[in-house]
Amino acid sequence: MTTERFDPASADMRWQAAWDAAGAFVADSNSAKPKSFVLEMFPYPSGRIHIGHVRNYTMGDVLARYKRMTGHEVLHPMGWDAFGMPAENAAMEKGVHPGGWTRDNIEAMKKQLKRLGFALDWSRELATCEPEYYGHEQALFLALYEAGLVTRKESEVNWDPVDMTVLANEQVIDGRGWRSGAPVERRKLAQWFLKITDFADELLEGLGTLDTWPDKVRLMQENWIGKSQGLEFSFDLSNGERLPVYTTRPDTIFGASFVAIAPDHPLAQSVAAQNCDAASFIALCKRGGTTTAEMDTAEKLGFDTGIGARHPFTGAHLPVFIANFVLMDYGTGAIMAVPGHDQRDFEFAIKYGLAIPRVVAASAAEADKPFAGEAESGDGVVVNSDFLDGMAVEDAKREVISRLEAEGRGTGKTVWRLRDWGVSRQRYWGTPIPFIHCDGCGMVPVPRDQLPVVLPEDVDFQTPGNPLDRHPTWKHASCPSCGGGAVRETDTLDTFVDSSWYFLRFASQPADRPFDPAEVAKWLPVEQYIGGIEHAILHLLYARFWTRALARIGMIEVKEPFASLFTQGMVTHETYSREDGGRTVYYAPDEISREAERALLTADGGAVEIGRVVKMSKSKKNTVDPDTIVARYGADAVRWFMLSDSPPERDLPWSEAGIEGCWRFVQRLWRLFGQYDAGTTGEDQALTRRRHRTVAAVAQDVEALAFNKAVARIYELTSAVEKAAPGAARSEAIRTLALLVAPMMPHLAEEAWKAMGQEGLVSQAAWPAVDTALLVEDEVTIALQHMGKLRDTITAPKGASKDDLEALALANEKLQRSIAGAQVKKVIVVPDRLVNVVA
RNA sequence: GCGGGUGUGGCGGAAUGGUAGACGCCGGGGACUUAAAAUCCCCUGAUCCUUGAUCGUGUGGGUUCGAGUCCCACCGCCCGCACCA
Repeated sequence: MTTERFDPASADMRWQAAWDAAGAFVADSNSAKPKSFVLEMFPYPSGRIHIGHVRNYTMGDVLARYKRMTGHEVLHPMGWDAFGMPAENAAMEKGVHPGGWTRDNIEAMKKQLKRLGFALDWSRELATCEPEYYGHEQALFLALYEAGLVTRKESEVNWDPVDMTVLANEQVIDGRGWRSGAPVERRKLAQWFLKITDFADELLEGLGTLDTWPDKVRLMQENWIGKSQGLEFSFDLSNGERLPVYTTRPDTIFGASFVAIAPDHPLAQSVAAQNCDAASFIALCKRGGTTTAEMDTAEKLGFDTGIGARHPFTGAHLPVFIANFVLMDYGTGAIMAVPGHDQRDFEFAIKYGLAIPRVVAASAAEADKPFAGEAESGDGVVVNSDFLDGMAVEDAKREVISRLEAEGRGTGKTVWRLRDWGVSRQRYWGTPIPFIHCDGCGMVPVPRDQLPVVLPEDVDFQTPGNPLDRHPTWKHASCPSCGGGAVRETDTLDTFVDSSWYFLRFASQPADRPFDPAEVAKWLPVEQYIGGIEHAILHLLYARFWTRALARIGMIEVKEPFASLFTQGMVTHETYSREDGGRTVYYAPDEISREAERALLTADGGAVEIGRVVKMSKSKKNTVDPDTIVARYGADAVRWFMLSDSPPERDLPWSEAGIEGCWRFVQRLWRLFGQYDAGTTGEDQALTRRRHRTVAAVAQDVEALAFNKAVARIYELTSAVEKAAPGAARSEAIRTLALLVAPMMPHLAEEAWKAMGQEGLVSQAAWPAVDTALLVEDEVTIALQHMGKLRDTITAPKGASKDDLEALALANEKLQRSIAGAQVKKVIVVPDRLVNVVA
């Protein structure tokens, strides 16, 4: 057998070709095996795979390969989330067409993925930017429209008044447009919405069935949906009108010291019509972007309308303010403000010198306790509140609601934080929304037989704004209803729509419809979905909604697309920088020679500062290029590194030393594989036990996606095998190691498998069987403690009785010395674990 | 600001309320070699009065025979906040 080094440069390509030739990873819909759909979030084709992708896809790949080895028919596909802004930016900056740029990127990235040896079914590849995909999306959109799940309404966008264009939140930097630098304004536009709010209850309920999703994701979605029970009631206003408000804290109604309305509330608008100060205040509120983070951190500002609101119980006169922190989208767009028990109201009251009454306290005795510089939103007992005094918060809520309901002045009401999903984008590179505006007939859907509405190729990116809107011919169409002249909708769909059903298209790709329901029924739900935590809310909620919407209109049966979810951490790297004239200049890892304590710039030999370990980004230059690394170490060492050390849900710090270590382990395993000898005999019971234990542990770890632990087990077995005497048990352990690492280091495993003279591809071999009888230990280590402190350890037969363990412990010399004549009060014995003497 | 995470040796991390630091990296010492690379072996939390003991899991409290793990308060960092994907 060869003693040469494992050479990934030749082996990787050879085995990738062998898998292709065997069609090893093509999913067979007609298979009788149990199915397993393993999916990683598909990438945006930015041009290069980054190391975060490598980590994501390596995890999915290990699981997919493992599932295949354990007898599953695996669907493990790959596609491209190919619409989006970067393609338009490239078009503006480099004068290339978004389509050409995107397709080139896809080709380059596909090559990179192949180079890593992922067990993907490339026959099902899709790209969302092709009419073969987005045409079906248009059909689905129309189906939702027919079901009444699509609406149009006004909503605010970030408007750049200089470039005369809509900006994405990301394009608003410190309240200014990223190109023009002009202060951004909020502007209302008629837009398309999907009625996700119709599914709020269902989406919330459904979380309960997703018990293998991370709790944190379910909690985030629950809070995002934000179901709250509250009270809607109306204030009588001094101008004779009534103002409905919504509150989730009716128990604090006696603490209301003012009323606040959103700047775009109808009442605010009517005040502004007669008062130019009010109008200019509202205009001031329109400044800045649309994000809630921005709204929440902005200074609280208000305008006193001069109108008074009559408190429903006390009759007190409360001033009505227009306030920038009140949202028109939530509740009624008007609130009763209780500064003592809401932080936003508190800040506002301080600024405008309004009363801050206390109506909730820890106890009745603290009814007049002053506030410590902030609102108290916690639980307690109601005080200073007439008939509510002494009640618990929850009881007081019910009491206020029932009183106002009895008087016919208000109603208990459930309100959701979740808003309808605005899917309109005023951009070119997206799925055209299949509608036509006709002056006579209104908004008319494009007939199915005219789909897809294809994006025009001849577009101009030299002017800001939507190229579809100023295209000379594309938007002119005849009305499908009356045949008269009409214009196409020039908004395109949010790219989150594209990613809300791609997993259905992976199940089957008929040309004449979005998917084959029978194939969807066969493959869905996805057994394991893997992606970044940054998608915890939006993408995952939208995909859940879209799936449920299609189920409601009878197109599919499945309601939850992802049976199990895993959110992996980022890949990070330390940064290298120098201060240069007050500016920080960053250097890339390959410009640096790294020593134990310091880092030097290769170009001039001078020292650079080693900065914090942060997410890899172009701006900090702390990226590593997968191609370079794979070329140097081979795919397997890189894959192994991606799985080692860090728990997959946490960040993984990239390091040269780490990848070097993985490279050494690849070679170490290769040497060990070379020692396989099918002909030897001789037993080694301890090694055999260890082998079975490792197989069981690795299987358990891989199924739990605890790859770092699986890796540690493999290291342990490797060391044990190296130390073991030659014999049949050792050879069998070596053969087993090849199977254990096959999902992780498939090229090395194939090469070894062949060298050992085994049949077929290791990728298609069966996972080694475990003899559970060999998993049980007959001896265990018992910790001996005195007052919880370790004094000695002893070995005892597994399952020894409590009395036996206690006797063994009390006879132990070290423990006796520690107790040293003190009175033994109690002895705690945990069988197979420890004995703790309390003395 | 709001919501959700996270914090353990020089580093990444392991540990059903029960022996803290498995496994890997770095570092130190040794073997092999003309030499280097590669490889192999040993050591490697801190402190001290070093056959042993004390301290030690972001900080401060608490519950428990026993806390990295449970509870309360705080601090740092990370993710999301609806037009980045």
